[in-house]
Amino acid sequence: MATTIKDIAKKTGLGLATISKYLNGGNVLEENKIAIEEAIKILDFRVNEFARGLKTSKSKTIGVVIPELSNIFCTSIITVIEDILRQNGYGILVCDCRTDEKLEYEATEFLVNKMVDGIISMPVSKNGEHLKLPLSKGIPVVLIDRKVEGLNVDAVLVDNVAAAENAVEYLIDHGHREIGIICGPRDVFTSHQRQLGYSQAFIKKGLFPKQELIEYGDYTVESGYECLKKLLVKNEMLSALFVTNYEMTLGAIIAINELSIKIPEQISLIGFDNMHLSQVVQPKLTIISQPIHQIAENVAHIMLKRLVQDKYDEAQVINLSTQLILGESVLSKNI
Amino acid sequence: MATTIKDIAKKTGLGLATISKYLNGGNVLEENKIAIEEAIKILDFRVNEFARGLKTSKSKTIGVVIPELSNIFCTSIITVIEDILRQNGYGILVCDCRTDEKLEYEATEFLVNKMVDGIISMPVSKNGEHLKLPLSKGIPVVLIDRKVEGLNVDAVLVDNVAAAENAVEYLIDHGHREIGIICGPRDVFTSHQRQLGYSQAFIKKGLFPKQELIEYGDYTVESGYECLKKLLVKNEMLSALFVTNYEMTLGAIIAINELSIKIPEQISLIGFDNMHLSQVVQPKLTIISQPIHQIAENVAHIMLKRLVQDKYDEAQVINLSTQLILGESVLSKNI
DNA sequence: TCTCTTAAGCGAAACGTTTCGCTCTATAGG
DNA sequence: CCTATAGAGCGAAACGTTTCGCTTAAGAGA
Repeated sequence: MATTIKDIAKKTGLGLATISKYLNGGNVLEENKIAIEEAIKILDFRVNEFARGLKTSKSKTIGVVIPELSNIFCTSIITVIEDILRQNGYGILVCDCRTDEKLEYEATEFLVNKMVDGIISMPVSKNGEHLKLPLSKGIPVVLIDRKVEGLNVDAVLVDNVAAAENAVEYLIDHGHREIGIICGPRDVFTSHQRQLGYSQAFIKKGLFPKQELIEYGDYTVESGYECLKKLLVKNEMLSALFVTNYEMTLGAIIAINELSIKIPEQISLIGFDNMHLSQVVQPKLTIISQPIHQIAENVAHIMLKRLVQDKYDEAQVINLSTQLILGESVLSKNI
Repeated sequence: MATTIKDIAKKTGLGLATISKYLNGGNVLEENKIAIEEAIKILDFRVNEFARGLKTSKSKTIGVVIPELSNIFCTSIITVIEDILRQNGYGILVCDCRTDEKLEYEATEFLVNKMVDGIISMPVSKNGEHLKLPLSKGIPVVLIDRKVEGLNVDAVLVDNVAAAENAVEYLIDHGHREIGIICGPRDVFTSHQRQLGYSQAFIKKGLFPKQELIEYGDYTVESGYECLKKLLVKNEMLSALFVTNYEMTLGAIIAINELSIKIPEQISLIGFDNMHLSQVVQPKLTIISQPIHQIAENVAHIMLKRLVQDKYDEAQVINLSTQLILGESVLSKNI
């Protein structure tokens, strides 16, 4: 059987309460402190987190629910979050829900049953149904990237409207008019925002966004591929394209290469996320880059704050802005 | 306070032991079963995992230690592992150690302290020092991708020697002689294996691998970039290149594009991992593809097996083979 | 009818912490 | 010298399960 606090008490001749006090940072005489530390080292004592959790109802574990672990945007953020939380003694329990609302619900329930102290969610469901359980139990929730209407919850967002608007405005300024967009799913918050920015850019310039220039994918490589082909069938004059996430950008490029269409001579392209890809493809891509590090830091710190807070004040919503990084994938078009 | 087993007992008029028996799949009269289920639903009862863990010493959680969460090979595997384990009631506690031995050790200790039931590790350290703690506590360990000498532990590996040998042989068969290789770190198992395969291919063909054709990176994009440049300085006649992981392949391509070198006219290239990239770049890449799904499935199933096994028989080592996927990045060279 | 077997249910003890409320000692203030 | 105060230490109870060993009831076999 493993060493317990009782063994340490016996070894040092001190009481249980004193050992416990030491473990939790209380005041203990210097000589006793030394004795305890020695006993702990010799007996290789480790706190039994089950017993501690049973008393304190804290697991020092945060649940993370994301749409896809194989999505580079998700994992980039998780890396940083994990780093910060671990430095603060927290572990992260990761669940990917394959962009499925039912699985998302199940994953969240799974995490609540696993007694996580908090939940970080990049929500798939529109109404955030899955968050009601943790919220009803007083488990703090922090949202990444997508806001859920009607739920008073902390969130760290990116100004997707402005991001898309900038990209499309840039294309319009370069003389493009027939600008296609490959959006994410219709009912996803970020996707909707990016489409809104697209439309606003047109309107701002006194133009009208045409319905046949808009295609909806599901944030996968395959859908980017399919959407590009559909766009080309419907729009012979397509001169530029804006793709609204990394994976679909990949898909679109695969299709473009396959059709032997030249970027930017035949089609101008603005992609999304991930700086590496933008440099690998020839020519270098012009992309919208999201502040991944900042997003993650904000999420982690808000969570840490909530974990030590007893009363819940107003939810905190942080809005970060994106950057348009210029490559060589957009050509000026003579009008 | 949350509902406990006692509340269920009170509500149904049954004893504690009976409720517990029901919860753990024991035999209970049909009518009592129904009563219990109803009470559970009405009172929204959830097992307190702390209390259960305290009694059973099982957390139903598996720790995963990987070098980098932002490494696509790692996350692709984790996605599948997580899926399988969750279906079996297990959660995964993920730690990335930034390819740092010290952090790897700390992460493992952290996981042991968090009472994980098993540890899945893609080891960074050569001697597997970090695994001694879990092993000494009887916590099962399954290794991914890298074997640790002198440790009797389950492992799921890929035949990296054959993988590299195939790739290089293919290049030699296409008339190449000045074939550069960008390896991983010298002291990493897989890296060493891949270099071995490289050398063996030369020897098999009656040729000799020249030292100046070998460069060592550290599996990052940046190192791939640097290594390529170094190789070119040292080898004016370089006609082909084999890069031994995904990130370094990316780096090498960035450098090649930057130098306006044409693939495959000026240099032939065989990359590693990730099928998407291979189709995105122009021309399509010829790559070594690892059986990611199979690796993950094997790891998960071995772990599940160990979790229910009381006595430890001989460690199981599974060797999977890779595939050479042909693209258009290798040109036949007239000799 | 009696005995044996099996199924089902039961209470109490135990798991290893934290924490409440208490005691003891030493020191300072008057 | 006495008392008040603070610092340090202490034991016991409690957290919510699982499990051991027991009892009871029901049914089968003779």
